[in-house]
Amino acid sequence: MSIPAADAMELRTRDAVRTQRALLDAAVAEFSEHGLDGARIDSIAEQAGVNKRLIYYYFGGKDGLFFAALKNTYAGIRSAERALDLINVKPVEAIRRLIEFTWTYYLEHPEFLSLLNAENMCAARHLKDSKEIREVNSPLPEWLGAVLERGRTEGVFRGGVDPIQLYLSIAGLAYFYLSNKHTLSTSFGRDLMSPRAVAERLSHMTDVILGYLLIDGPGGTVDARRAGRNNSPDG
Amino acid sequence: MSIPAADAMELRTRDAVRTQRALLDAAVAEFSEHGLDGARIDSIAEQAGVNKRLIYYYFGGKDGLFFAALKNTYAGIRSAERALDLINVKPVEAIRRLIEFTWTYYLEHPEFLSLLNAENMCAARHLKDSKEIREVNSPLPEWLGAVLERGRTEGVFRGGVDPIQLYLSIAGLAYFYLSNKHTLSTSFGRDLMSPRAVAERLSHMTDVILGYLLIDGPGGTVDARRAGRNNSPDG
Amino acid sequence: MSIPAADAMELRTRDAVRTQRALLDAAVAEFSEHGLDGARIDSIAEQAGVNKRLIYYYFGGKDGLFFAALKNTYAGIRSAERALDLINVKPVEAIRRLIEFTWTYYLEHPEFLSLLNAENMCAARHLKDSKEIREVNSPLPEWLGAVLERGRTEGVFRGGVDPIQLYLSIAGLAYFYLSNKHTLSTSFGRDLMSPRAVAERLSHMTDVILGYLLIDGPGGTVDARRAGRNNSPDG
Amino acid sequence: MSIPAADAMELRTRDAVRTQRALLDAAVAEFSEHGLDGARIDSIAEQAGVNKRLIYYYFGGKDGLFFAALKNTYAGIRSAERALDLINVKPVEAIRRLIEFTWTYYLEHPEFLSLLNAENMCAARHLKDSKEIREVNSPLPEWLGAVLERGRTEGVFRGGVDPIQLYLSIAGLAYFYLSNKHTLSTSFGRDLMSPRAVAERLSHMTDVILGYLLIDGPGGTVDARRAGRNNSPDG
DNA sequence: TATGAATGAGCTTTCATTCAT
DNA sequence: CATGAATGAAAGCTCATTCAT
Repeated sequence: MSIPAADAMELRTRDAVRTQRALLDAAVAEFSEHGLDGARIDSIAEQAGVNKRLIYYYFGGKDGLFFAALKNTYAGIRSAERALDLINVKPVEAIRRLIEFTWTYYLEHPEFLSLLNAENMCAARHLKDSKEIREVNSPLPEWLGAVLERGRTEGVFRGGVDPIQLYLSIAGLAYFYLSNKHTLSTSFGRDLMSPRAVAERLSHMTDVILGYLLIDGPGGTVDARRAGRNNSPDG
Repeated sequence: MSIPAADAMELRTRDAVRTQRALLDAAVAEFSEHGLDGARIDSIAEQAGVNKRLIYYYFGGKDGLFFAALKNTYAGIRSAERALDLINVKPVEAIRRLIEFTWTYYLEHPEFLSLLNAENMCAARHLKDSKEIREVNSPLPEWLGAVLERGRTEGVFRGGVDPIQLYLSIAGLAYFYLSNKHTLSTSFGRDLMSPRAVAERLSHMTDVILGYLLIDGPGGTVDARRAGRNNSPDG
Repeated sequence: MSIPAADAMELRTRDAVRTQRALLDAAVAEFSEHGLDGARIDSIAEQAGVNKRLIYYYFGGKDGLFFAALKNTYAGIRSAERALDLINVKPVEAIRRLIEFTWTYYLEHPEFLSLLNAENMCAARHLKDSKEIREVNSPLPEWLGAVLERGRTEGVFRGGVDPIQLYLSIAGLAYFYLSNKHTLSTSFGRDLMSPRAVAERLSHMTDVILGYLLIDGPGGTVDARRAGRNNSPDG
Repeated sequence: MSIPAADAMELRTRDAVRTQRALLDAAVAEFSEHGLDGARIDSIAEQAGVNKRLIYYYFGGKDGLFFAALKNTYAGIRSAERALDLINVKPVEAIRRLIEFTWTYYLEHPEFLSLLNAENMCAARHLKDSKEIREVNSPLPEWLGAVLERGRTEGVFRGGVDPIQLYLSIAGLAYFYLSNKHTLSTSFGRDLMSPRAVAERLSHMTDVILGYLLIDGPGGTVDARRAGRNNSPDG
């Protein structure tokens, strides 16, 4: 009553924003853990600490909420990608950075993999309906193209490499390992997520991609490759 | 009356087997299309053309049916893997075969990817509970180890390559592309599943892996690599 | 709009309470008529005139509803018991009152017997899990102990009577007759629930218990007992 | 083939009898443990080690099987009752025997109490439909009448006692305690089925009934009663 | 006499969603 | 902006029973 209208509005607005934020966070967690069908509206509301009705008020329903969560997650990785600097470093370093970034981001954002997964499971119908998300594409393929081109010009990288294919390959080397960590760990009878295993995977991924790209191999000479040297942290 | 006992028995048996087979097939389709939570018991029964109750009679319930479907799918790929001959060919040819097999199998058995996915989404709880499945492991890592060793001995492959890591990498190069075909196709605005795109992917995968493994590059000389030659079908 | 907030709140509250009350009443009726397994969730909801879903909303499920019905029924008899006044009357009168109360309560609350029965059929698992119910014990054994002690002091009751045993006996004299009224009526070929039969039973029960307790018998002298006099209403 | 027809028939007959016996035993156990509604046809068949279909073949269905189990159980107690000798002993001894028999039989045949219970829960509909069972009534009320009459003639028992009422009372003293053992044990916080508690109950029951019947009390004199003597095993 | 396969009705429970305030 | 109450549809599952041999 004694609060000026503007402040009241602001407070209300802030609450509204906070409510949506809480719902979004809870949604990302729930959808990434259980998938689109497995997620429960009640769990999300409870986890967010808000009334279930607000999901309909703010997001229109389960699908709308999933869509918002997906958009949010895409925005997250796009933003992180844009913070990468692949242009002002040497091509080899740029590739190393890209691989490490991909690995680390996937590792620290399992919800990204899960939501991607969930979205593919429903044939990307949300993505298809949204010009909004599609337009905010990853800058990486383009940047990677420039890096490859420079590397080739400098005589360190092989030519004829499609940047999109390479981008998908780097992602794939990380994605398969992480997305299937449970079945793979069970099958191989060892923990693929131990710090050591995680570091080894990054090392292997780097070896594969650079081994493919570099003309003279990581050691600079073909002889070094012949000897079986590699650059994994623990040899 | 006029039917001999043996036939009668066989008929009865065949019916039960056929019923279970029909349920299993329908289950693989439904689970792979909708995931564990999204799959509907009624749809499976209807698709199989049998009474819903029989799912409980033969498989104990939804989870048991999923488990059976998973087991069945694993058995399928294991059987296909064992039919591969990686030992009686030259190392480079063996690697090519392995990559092509992986790509083709994944391509022709999308249900394998989907069920793997579904199983990981529930933290591999079925797999963890079943010594049965775990024991029928892929023979590929071991075979791959032998191939790598021979390639190294013959001086064509680099040393220091962990066969399991390489196995996961080959799988990853194929898996990511196929598992996320919907979002990727939408994002890139082109059909990743067109025959041409599919062939290009296999070519790229082969380039990456062989480029990494071969000491002298696919063309036999470092010079060839410098020139940007690759062996993709459409250059 | 014109309804004050307090009333609105009250109304809402009253509706929820009314709904739960209706469900509880229907549950008591259904469970007491058909037992735990025989009771139907649909019947209860229909009888209560509310949506079936609300049983899960308010009570968590069939078991939770049964538990609530049981608790409610226990609360009912405990409350009635506490309204008894056994202390401010003479011992003989106290015993008479207790017997009559037991008989009348059981007679008028067949659902109590039935639910007790149902609970015993599942080994009292609800009771065992609920400290809540167990703590609201009957005051009768204790009161009965005091009555017996006073009666003994006054020289009218025999000594050495365990109040709990006696309490169980009084209950048993009533319970068996009522709980098995259908089979007994059928076996004996007469209606055990006719007003006359009901009155005779109460009379007999009183005779037995007082005959056991009283030192000098109901008529005050042993001679009177010898003569076969008793105090049943219809002689 | 080589077995003579008669023997074959006998064998078959014996198997048929054995099958029915097994089903009946399993039915008694299942119905007494879970009630009519709670009992499962599959459990009974499995427990009996015979095919489920045979229940329909031999008993017509669940209800018919319950009916047979009930009949069987009734026959059991009737047979035991008829083995009692209440006539050739003194009245007091006859009453003691009757009480102890009732207590012991109920104790050792909980299935009798349970089936009685189950039958009452469905308003004795099986019993009502079966002249067969009704006609095999308990001989006890009649015998008890004779005992009471003799006791009265001999001057030890009071007169005016309805044998049926007394029969129901003796049963009730035992039944309530045993039928509600779970809730009562839980409520009182002690095991009502311990050997000591069981013995005490029988003692108390005997005290109550004889205390009621005997003119001069169990000790033979009113003075003894005044002193609080009773015949419980532990004073 | 005996059995494995099959069934339809109906059960408890869950779900995303809407109502009323 | 927020909420507790309420709902209908449909899910997974269970049951007594019947079929076919």
